Amino acid sequence: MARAHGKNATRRPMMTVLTTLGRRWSLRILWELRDGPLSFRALRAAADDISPSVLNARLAELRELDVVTREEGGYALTDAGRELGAILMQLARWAERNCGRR
Amino acid sequence: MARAHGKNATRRPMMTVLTTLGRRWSLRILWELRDGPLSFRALRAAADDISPSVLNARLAELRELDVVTREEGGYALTDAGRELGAILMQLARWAERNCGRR
DNA sequence: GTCGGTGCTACAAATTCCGTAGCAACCCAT
DNA sequence: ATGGGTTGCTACGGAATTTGTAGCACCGAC
Repeated sequence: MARAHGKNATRRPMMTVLTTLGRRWSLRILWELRDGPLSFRALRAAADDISPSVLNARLAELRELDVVTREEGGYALTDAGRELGAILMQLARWAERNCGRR
Repeated sequence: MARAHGKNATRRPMMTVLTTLGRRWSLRILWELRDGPLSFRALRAAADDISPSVLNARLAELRELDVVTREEGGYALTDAGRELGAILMQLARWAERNCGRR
């Protein structure tokens, strides 16, 4: 990906996060891990059978960001990852509120 | 995009949201609108000079989701969009906390 | 008129993603 | 120790998306 996000990357942390979480499947993967660890294959199944190559790439990025770890029992959220999960939970509530009646 | 998100998308607000917000640049675009309306070109400039075709596509999706409107002065967040912005704000704080020291 | 701004489209090239197949390693039972 | 069942993960060709650049049509000011 080479150039990250140009000049705006100077105010770095948010840009980094938006870049990696902004990639396809990243949010979904975090979301599917909300209830505990999942094996590679289970995660794949949960996330609409994403292709393994992409899943592996995303997991690498999320581990790089330190929100996911690989432990016994599969892939799981780190402490930071669980905080992120809480934010996603709010997103879910927002979704219910705004897209529910449609 | 054709198949959206298979079985999980059927009756799931969160899946809809994760699908459209999960696309490249969606989050970033919302983020850049946090301080008020921006014109198409200003938005483009703010978001690392994203290509106009993609920006236009994302704006269409975000308007479809009803988080962005086009009004006098450019593109702006709707009420729902501002709620989403608040969630992004928490993400930003999370980013500062976790990626700041790195 | 022309100059500068706007929103936006066209389109080829580059990148990314998908889908399938399949491998190596591990267990557990036979 | 052989077979069958997992597991995580890679390879790779084709499909889809994104990028970059160019440029159009429109508007108001001069």
